[in-house]
Amino acid sequence: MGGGPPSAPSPSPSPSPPLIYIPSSSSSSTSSNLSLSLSHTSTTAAVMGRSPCCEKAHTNKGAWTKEEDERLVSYIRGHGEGCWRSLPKAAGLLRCGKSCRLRWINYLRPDLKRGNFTDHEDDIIIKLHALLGNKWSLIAGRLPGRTDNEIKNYWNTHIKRKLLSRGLDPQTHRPFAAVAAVDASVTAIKVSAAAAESSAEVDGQSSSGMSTDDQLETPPPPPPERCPDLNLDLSISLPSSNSSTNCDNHHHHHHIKASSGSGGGGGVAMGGGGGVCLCYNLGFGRSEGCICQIMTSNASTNPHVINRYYRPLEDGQHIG
DNA sequence: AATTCGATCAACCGCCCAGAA
DNA sequence: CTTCTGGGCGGTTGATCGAAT
Repeated sequence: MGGGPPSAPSPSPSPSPPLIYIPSSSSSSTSSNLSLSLSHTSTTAAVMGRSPCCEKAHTNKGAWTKEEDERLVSYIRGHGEGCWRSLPKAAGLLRCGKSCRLRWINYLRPDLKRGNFTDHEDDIIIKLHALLGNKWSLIAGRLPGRTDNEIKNYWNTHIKRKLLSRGLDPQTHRPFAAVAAVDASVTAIKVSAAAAESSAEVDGQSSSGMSTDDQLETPPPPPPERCPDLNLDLSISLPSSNSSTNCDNHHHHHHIKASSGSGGGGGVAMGGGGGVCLCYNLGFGRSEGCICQIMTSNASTNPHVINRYYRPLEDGQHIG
């Protein structure tokens, strides 16, 4: 990138909140002579050096113009979300469908909350991240009006530093001292294991069964911070559940599928089929009754329900 | 006043998954 | 079962802005 002219047709260069304009609901944009700006075409992608995902030629890139926003909002108001690939053409937009989706979800959706994150939201994000890792869409599902992109940016710009200033590793949510101690012990173990292995080779013996790592009594890393006071119902509210969409909602059933390697760990329970029930980590006690296993048996008939608190194991992942 | 630098965030990309054919 | 297609996600980039020098 870099070479592109600063041609972002920002509707207002004011430093005020990024949401500079929201087309009024009455603007059904009937003007038929909208000339969409092509001035910023291929500024970013050309330099990013990657091939575009969809219809490459004659599509706008870069910042959205007010006219484009109005067209998109107007079209979605009339036809609903979804079918993004065909939407640009139908709406008269020279944009990739993905771009339209992103623009709508992250910026134009009427139910978006704008403004600074509250301390409570901070708290939720941190705790959910400890549990789920970089599953921004999942985290966003717990914060009405916030988008995954927004949370992701907020994490990278604010919360990371916040945790660092507290001496916590943003990925593991553990104190750096503890992380360093674990790393040091792991290193020491590997060194001694290698030494043991080489001596075993000299003796013509091979260790049986357990790996050397298993044989050595590795101090297990401390369990990730659990939040006994936090009862996070991870049912994922459909982002636009209040605004009905035509072919969109069915996708969210797979959001809880695999957490990144960071967070999770202690306090999980096995469900059927080699997955992990998240109920415990989410603060559900026994009295509340984990029904994941029951649901597992019904997964084929109701996949939306089963995936509320249940995620399958990743390859090579074990229940610790 | 001009320049530099860090922070912020909108937008893009490739990859992945689910469902359909 | 395989292939194709559409949609969504997480990671990354770069333009922009404000503060500092």
